[in-house]
Amino acid sequence: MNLRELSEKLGLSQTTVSRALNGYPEVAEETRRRVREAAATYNYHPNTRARSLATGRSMAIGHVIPVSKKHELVNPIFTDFIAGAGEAYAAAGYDLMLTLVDDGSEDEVYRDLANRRAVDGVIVHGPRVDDRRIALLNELGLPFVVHGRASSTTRPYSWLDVNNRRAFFRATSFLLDLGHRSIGLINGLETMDFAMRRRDGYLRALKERGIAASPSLMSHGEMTERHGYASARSMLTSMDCPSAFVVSSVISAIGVRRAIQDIGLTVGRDVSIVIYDDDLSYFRNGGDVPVFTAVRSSVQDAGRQAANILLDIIGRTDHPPQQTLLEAELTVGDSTGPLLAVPHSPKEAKE
Amino acid sequence: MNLRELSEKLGLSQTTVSRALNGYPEVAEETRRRVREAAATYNYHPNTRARSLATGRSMAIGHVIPVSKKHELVNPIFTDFIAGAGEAYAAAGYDLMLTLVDDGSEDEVYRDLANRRAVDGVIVHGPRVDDRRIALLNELGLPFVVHGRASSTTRPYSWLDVNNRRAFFRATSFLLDLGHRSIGLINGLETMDFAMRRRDGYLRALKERGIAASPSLMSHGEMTERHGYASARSMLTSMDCPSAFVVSSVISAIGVRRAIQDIGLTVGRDVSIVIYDDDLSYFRNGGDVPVFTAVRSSVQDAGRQAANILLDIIGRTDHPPQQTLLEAELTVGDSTGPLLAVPHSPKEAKE
DNA sequence: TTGAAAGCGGTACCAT
DNA sequence: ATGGTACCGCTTTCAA
Repeated sequence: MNLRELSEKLGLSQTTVSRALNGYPEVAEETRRRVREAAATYNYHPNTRARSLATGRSMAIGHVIPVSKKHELVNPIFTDFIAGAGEAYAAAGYDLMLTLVDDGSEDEVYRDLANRRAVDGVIVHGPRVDDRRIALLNELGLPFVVHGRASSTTRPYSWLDVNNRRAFFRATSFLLDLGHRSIGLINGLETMDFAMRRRDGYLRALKERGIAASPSLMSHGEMTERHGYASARSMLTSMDCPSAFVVSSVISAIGVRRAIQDIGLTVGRDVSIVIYDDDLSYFRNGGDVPVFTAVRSSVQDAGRQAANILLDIIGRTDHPPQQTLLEAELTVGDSTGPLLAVPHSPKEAKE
Repeated sequence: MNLRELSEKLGLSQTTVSRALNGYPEVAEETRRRVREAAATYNYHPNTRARSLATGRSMAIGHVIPVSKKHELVNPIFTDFIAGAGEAYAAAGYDLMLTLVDDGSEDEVYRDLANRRAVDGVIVHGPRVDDRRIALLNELGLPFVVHGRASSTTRPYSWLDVNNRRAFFRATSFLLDLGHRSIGLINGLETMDFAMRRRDGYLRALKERGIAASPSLMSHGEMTERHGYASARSMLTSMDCPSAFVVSSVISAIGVRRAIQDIGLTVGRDVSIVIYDDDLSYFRNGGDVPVFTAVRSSVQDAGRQAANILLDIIGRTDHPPQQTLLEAELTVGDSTGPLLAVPHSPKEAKE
């Protein structure tokens, strides 16, 4: 059933039927009622393609996820973010178009999306410190919102990010408050913007207390269990053996815990851990990971917010860039207690 | 730049330009060369919407992911599956349209997708034992491939599934071979088709050895750390305390390990664990989870396969249902050794 | 080998 | 308040 057929059934013009269905005010209420009824009866649904060809808007938003073949797999955090965003799109009548692309050939994908008029806007995921995509999208004139930030970019653009620097500053300060003086940082890939900010926060906290940062106590890599294990083990067996760790992601933290145990130490007695993760929900454990964690309320929520910002930008004629900074919360998990203990032998006395 | 503009630049008709670009044989080679060149120069890309309106094919595939709000979050396995599928679509010039939907209102989404002609086909994720979606899609005439199976369906349909029954039969048999007689099953949600099959495999292995299954040794629920912990703990403190576990998903297994440790037992000495998971990659640990695992090569690969089956079905005029059963592999992780030990005190003597 | 023109299924301007 | 009609950008007969 298409518009023409429906209008013929009703003895009305396509114009009137279209107006009635799309809520135009000039249609008589009685007519609108009849049209709506008939549309329901005949199960009429406007063809998205035809509509978007006529309006010039594609009614779809693109999400481009970078997947680095060389490294490990897709970051599960995207899933929840997209779930939240998808909800916002559905509510606004937009479709969500997903593209997974190799780290290298991202430009092409954005260009293609823009050229084909396949989407009305995009969400940029996983920005690197030095990310060309933002300049490209500006050049292409394709509305976008970045999930995260790209520090190198000078012109203002829209983004939504968690305050990584502050979260790691607080996490590190927390351990310093407990008397720790040698704190290892297990971080994400150095090229990622968020990892850079996290390290900044860690370094600032150390500096504030006049503690020199040791390069051997900072590790960057994919946030995997393996990386957590290898990094922690190497630090624990090095000379400036840390009494505590600040860890990016619960997954890495599992490796860290394993390393600590392997060495014969006990988490919470000999070594303390503070984990930061954007969200624990993808870990599907309902929040009772037995460690101290800094979590933002929900990545799904962030996705929803980012989507609404983008829809807002698309809707307006002028595109004022919108920046949203989400604060991380420092929360204690259910079985956290013992893990917060001071180390058995602090390297330095408290001041 | 659109087709009309390009054809004007070239002094040719839209028809010829279109034909040249789409590889029709009747175009002179010289003309085709000129057209291709001009298209590249002016960066011409056909508008997807217009093309699909004209052809009747939307050149997009839908993936509908069920997300149960009441329960926990999105299963990360979907991400990898979709990554693989996305690759196949990209190669074939198709877009991937993602819809996340509440467990309840799935019918509506499929109906909508079909009515709007938004996609040429769909992949069905997370089938339940008694799933209405397959009947619905048949009724709608929308081509589809199911990732998994729905046991209640009688008419043949296309699916791609891992041999869950066999994997659990083998995992359980493996423990039985080691002398275990009381084996706990930590499974997924009972409503899910895959969980039912896994239980079947477990039960069959027990039956084959003449061992009676105990309901208290079977637990069904969301595959979370919490569920693994709670189930294992309750079994370990019950009367028929198991000496081994067969666990669905690495995430649950983490909970199981924690429960074992909490009780003061040692994994690999007092209690053995065999984990099954479709893929360990989403756990991002490079395969060295320190447990015995049954893994299929790659969920990404499965996604790619399913996508190609669907594209094949869409391409043909007749739609012969295709069924693909992937065998699970039983693989030993890097640091697996000690975990395979027999229990310190088998409940029953070996026969 | 090339071109004119009629769709595809809507929207939106201009009349009435 | 309703209808006629010219697009939107591409594909695909049918003619030449």
